[in-house]
Amino acid sequence: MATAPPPPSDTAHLDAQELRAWRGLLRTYARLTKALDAELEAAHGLPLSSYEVLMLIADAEGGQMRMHDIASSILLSRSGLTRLVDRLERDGLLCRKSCSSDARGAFACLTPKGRDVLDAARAAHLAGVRAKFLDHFSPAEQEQLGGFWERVAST
Amino acid sequence: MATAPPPPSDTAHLDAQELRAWRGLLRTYARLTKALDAELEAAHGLPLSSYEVLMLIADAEGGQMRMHDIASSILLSRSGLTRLVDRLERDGLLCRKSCSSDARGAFACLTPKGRDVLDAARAAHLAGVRAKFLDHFSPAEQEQLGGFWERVAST
DNA sequence: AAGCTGTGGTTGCACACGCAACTGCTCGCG
DNA sequence: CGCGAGCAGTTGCGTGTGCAACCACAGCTT
Repeated sequence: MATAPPPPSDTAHLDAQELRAWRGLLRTYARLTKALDAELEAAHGLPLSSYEVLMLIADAEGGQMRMHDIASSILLSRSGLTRLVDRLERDGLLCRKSCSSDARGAFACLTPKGRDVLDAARAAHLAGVRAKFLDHFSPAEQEQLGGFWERVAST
Repeated sequence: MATAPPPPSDTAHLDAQELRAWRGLLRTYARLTKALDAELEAAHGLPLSSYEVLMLIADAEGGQMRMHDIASSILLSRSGLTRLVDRLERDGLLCRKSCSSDARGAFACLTPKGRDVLDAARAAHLAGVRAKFLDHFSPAEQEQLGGFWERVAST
């Protein structure tokens, strides 16, 4: 049984400007990720989620990263990441390494092939991100957007 | 890390401000939709995608809408929408109606129960959207965000 | 040292989604 | 009139993901 929470009751609708700000986010995200994912997949056979993982690891210290840290960085469940890393390992793009200081842990680190694939994909993908998103904003606006996200994230 | 004047044509990396603007979007979207979906699901047993469909139909002329139009509005594949509507119909929240002017088409329209559930969910959900997102912005900033999305969508 | 609680990672299962193939219908064109 | 092209919607199949249960280990507490 749904118990109605005590709402500020006469706010049953978003006004036009709220709607634009909110639904715009939803649509923009959906459109951009679909387009970029398709682009990446077509050009390098690499889904966006795999790309994110490879790039995260490549930019990490020592070219390796703990599973848990990867998962929380890209907001993926641990099981989801396990499977994703399974696929990347099967494709020879990265490999698991056990952690000497904590036997529970596992590192994921890039193989040479993984680094090659990533390097090939990175330029094209970043160009896509710029063309489809960043180029629509001035440097000042980009800075402002960054501040917006930080504000939202802070709660 | 001082941002030297790197030519925006450095294709291999995003600079710090580009990164903040871009990854902020990804993370914000992921965090927000997960939180709002969980909230909605817990309070009214309604996933976010179902809510979107119900609301779209409720706000449409005559309380009904063609399948194709729904799908394109929420950027879902047609097959995905078929299954989603299957679930909603099974749960008694909406029903299919054949289209008299085009025998290929089908309308989805709310049942009384669907409208009740939606009305109950709407206030709580909108409050969540405001609390988690909109309230972080002044009216002027909301307006600006709306303009941003429009700019990105225009390509 | 033994036990207990919490954490890192993997597995079983269910589910939502996309793609491609299919059905049934509409519409235009010869 | 009939035929072919194309669209609306559904179905079969494969896949990516989350949740919950599980195992192995770390770090306390006693």
